[in-house]
Amino acid sequence: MADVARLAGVAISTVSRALANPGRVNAKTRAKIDAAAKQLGYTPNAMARGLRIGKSNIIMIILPGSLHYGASQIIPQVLQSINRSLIQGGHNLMIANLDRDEVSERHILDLAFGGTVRGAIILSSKLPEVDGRSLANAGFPIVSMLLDMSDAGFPSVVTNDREAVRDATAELIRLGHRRFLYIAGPEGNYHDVERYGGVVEALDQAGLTAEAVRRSGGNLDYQHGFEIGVQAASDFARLTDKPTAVIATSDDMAISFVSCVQRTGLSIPEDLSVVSFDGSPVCEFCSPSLSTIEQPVDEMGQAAVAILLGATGQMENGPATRTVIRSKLILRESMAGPKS
Amino acid sequence: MADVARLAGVAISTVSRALANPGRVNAKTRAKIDAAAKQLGYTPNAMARGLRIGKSNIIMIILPGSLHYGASQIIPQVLQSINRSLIQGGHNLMIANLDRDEVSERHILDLAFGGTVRGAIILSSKLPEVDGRSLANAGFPIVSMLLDMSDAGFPSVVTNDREAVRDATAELIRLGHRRFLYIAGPEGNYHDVERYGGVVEALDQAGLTAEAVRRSGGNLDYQHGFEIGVQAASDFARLTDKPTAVIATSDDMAISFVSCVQRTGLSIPEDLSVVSFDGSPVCEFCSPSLSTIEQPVDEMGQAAVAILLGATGQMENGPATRTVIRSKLILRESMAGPKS
DNA sequence: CGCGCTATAGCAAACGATTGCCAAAAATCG
DNA sequence: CGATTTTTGGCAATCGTTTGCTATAGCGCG
Repeated sequence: MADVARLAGVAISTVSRALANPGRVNAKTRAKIDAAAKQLGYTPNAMARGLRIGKSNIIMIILPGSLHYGASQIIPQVLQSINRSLIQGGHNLMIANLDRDEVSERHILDLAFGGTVRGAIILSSKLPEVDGRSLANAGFPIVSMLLDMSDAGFPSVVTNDREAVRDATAELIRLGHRRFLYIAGPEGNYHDVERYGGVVEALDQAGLTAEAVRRSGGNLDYQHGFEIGVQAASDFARLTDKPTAVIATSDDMAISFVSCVQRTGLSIPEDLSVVSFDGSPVCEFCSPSLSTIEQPVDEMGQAAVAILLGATGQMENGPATRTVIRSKLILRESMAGPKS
Repeated sequence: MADVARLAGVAISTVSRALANPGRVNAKTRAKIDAAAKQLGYTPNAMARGLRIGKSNIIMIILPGSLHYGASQIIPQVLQSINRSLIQGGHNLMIANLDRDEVSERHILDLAFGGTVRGAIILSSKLPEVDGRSLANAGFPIVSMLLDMSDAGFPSVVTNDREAVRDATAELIRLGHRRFLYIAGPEGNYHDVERYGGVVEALDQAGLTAEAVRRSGGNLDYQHGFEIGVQAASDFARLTDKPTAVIATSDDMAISFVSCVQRTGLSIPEDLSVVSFDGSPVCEFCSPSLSTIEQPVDEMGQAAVAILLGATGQMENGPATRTVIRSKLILRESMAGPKS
């Protein structure tokens, strides 16, 4: 920076002001300084600035568990959308995995308390807490995405899981279905609770009871969607009084489920209608093409970033906001009326 | 840190030594210091340390173009594997997108020259270069993954694209196929060149000429795999003297291609065999299940990280290494002998 | 010409660690 | 117990910025 100042014939403090706070310096000198910086190939040191200012421009996204094999289809879209929004404001995205071990928790806490990151977007309901250090109550800006954690005090950006599934189920009922199979995510998980709730609500409204729906799954994480679908298919094979429609909580589940039941000779949608959640692009190219509930991932990412950057610091007062962005049911071949 | 020193009853310099260089301090005092740090919930400031040391512990991955909708299936696995490897050594992963605009190039250069990141893993053949600042010749540690850029001086971790496709094609020939359709990635792209080269080599070895293979695609990026497959299907419909086997350069292409041709009444593998590249988990659950060439993403990620961290600084001398990790052909239903 | 304003210079103190130095203290050993 | 080695203490410089302060320079304006 001293070199730039010398070359531009101005003082160091002026260079600093020109770069950090362009408003407070005359346009002409600013031009001189920019030219000098460019000529010297100067880039301000981010760590020195961060140290002085007391904040970084890095946001981390905390992903639950490992994204391993068969990761939930929407994660890449989530990353993409968040990253794009962040970059517009000159911020950067760092990835953090929250596994169920102390090492990863400690790692995340270090990132937060060590000042490396300025805030976090969380996709996990559990927050790291080790040795008395806790992310939750550190005044550290956090926004929850996909999961509604507004009750826990975190601004949340979610989609209308319950409603969307309710509508999809209602559509199945309208088509004439009366017996359902629900393929569940992990027991107690927010999405699972909401989505199953949606199913039951739709049944209610149609004068049916929860008896009309059987459950499969519940023991595995969303990351194992394909396995869950396979299990569900074998559960299905054992059912008497077979359901005529299936509601899966992720596209992966639906895809492997469909694949398995087709092998047993059933055809979709003639014997069985299927609808699932996520809106993965691949659903369009399955046979039959799969109806799915498309999550507005882009908008959610944008909203989460906007809230996080806007809210830096001013949390704590008043209840946390909850931003809901509606999902959209995409109707495809996998849904039709029951045979008889 | 001063507080920790006071509480532990030692000097600040001792605390620093205990935390940064545990070897040079007695086990007993170290325990005292750790206890004090824990009690106070102390986390060393990463930016201050980074500033003083002159390096950060952040590695960035530079992704080509946007990962947008229908992203190449393996990117999440790549991120996951790299992140896992990094974390073991106390490093962190930052995501950088290299779009074809100056803004994103400048952004990446700022990250590198501003000292925010310590090195980069690139998945893109083009490197940012703006205003005379260039990533390529900055002594900045870079490792290329998926693309072989060892000729350009970057250590590269790749799979044996050419060989793997050659073997897959040879297998198709062995099954009796003599006319092929090749669904291409973007013209001139490393993967496309290699993979197509593999096809031609296999033909050669079987005494066939390149006449035996038609090409489709070539105008779109891998991100648009589904579209490419759709196009390829319509190209296929127009072909006379139809190929009996299809080699696609990504799973996405194969999936949408299969979906489209099935709708025209063809059945796979009876009328047409299909094999593709990537090894996406979803291939197992397509109907028919798709043969695919599985990339060893995990091993490649680990290797890339190891090289990057090991090689910090010591580039430049000698030719860049090229690490090849073999892909594996997974045989599934989509490959069979031709009908007649 | 003097007044008020804005823009810049120059100085110095931070930000929170690391590290070299030397001396003092403690531990180890024969 | 004396000699030697290992550990600490205390000090101060340093990393590259930002920012508050005062003083000066320049400019427009009545």
